Amino acid sequence: MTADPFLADCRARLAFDLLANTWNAVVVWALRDGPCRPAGLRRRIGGISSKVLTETLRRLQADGLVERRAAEPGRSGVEYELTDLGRTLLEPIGAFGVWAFEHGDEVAAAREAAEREEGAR
Amino acid sequence: MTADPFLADCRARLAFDLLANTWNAVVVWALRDGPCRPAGLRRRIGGISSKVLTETLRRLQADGLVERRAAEPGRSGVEYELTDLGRTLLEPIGAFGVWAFEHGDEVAAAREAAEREEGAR
DNA sequence: CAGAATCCTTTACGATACTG
DNA sequence: CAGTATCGTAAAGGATTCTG
Repeated sequence: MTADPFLADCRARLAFDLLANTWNAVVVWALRDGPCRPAGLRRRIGGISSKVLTETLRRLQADGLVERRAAEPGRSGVEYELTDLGRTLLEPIGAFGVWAFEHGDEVAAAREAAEREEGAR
Repeated sequence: MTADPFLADCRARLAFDLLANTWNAVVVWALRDGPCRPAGLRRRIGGISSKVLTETLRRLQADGLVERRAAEPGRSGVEYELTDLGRTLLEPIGAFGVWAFEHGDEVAAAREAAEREEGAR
């Protein structure tokens, strides 16, 4: 048995790394309906601080997934929007959403059972 | 604009949190072909220490995605295998794999461009 | 070979306060 | 309102060593 060719491909690891933090996927998903301002994003997402939102958006910008620009003419502030590349991520992320609805409860149940067992030890 | 109903669903966040670390998705993927022993997993994955692999497997076990048992009769050691629940994750994870092949280069290019710009600053 | 025990470094995340 | 600056904590990851 040798190294997995798929996992050896650095692009695959890159994709996994994109999701390997708490907020990237969440923020991309929160932008799926179109441009949004930071305050709006924070309301949508819930539980994310201004600082962490900014950091996440910078990361996504650097990866070419999100664009920052001045808000629509006549409105103050800025807007963030998914790039074309960023929008291609919506499909796989959505697949996880579907998975969550179908199997999230099972994971939660397993986790609680494991914790009970842990507590009984 | 109010909180996103999808993101407010704790199951959705749970799904994202499952992937919110470096190794969970990688290890699940490495187990897609069937039972495997830790040493085999380490070879397949590459770059993961024994300690981190064990931690990851424990996490996945607690979430009901992976099962641990003695290796096949006649062989020493232990084996890990995806549970039925764990196997349901292969589809969405695979979707990311496809995405990586199609768009990984674009992300890498964007990242490099951003770093060059960063360096020029 | 499986994996637990240590030790260490880094960073992600969170809370808060502050600036233009 | 957007974003930065600080500070603090917790956790993840890595390297190494040791044991059954």
